[in-house]
Amino acid sequence: MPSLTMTTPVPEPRPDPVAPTRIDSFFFATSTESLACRLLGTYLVHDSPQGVTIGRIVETEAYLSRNDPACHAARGRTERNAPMFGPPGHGYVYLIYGMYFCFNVVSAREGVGEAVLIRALEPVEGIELMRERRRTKTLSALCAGPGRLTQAMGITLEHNNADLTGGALHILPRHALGRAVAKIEMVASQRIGISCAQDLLLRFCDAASPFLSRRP
DNA sequence: GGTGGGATTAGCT
DNA sequence: GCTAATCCCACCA
Repeated sequence: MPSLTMTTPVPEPRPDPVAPTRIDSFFFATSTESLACRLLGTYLVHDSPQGVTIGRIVETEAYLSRNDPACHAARGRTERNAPMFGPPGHGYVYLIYGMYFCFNVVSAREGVGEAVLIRALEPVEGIELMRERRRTKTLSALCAGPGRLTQAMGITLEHNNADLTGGALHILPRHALGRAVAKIEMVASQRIGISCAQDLLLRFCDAASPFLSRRP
């Protein structure tokens, strides 16, 4: 399995102690591969009626509109993939294998049809709620995998097309939450679970994290 | 430890 | 009708 470790990975987070703790829509309006890297280390927050759950993003995959048949938008716009063609910074949620939801972040520009699949989170807050939703006590399996993390976070089709800069489901920058910003050991490798375009190195993960769905 | 099959549904051909 | 950006558990070594 080929993989590539980046020596100059992701832009360093701003050291400014009064930096905004929200992310604005410009953060998402970048190339899909770039966004897949930049999302590593940021926080996915869901303020649900049952409680707040927060996970640190440690694994992503980029899906491109051109030369990428594994991408849902590869054959044009449909009712299902319409959010991918919407403004960046919104969510794209779909049902897979009849039982699991996958959560994506729309990237690039409106009308392009690209997104970043979130594949794994490090559980940060609301871990008991995650355990109840997942019906497991195993911390390492709570959010390791796209279907698992949506279940743990309580993400459903209701969040399809949601604005991720605010609202119940949103993303916070690396320096948010007042936690120490951990160094990210970014590794690019092949995407998982697809039957075409398998040679592209479009999966990005923080190899230092023990919460990945699979080692790169 | 590793593997194979079943669950279950929307979208596409 | 078939496939899909998946997961879990039973089963076997």
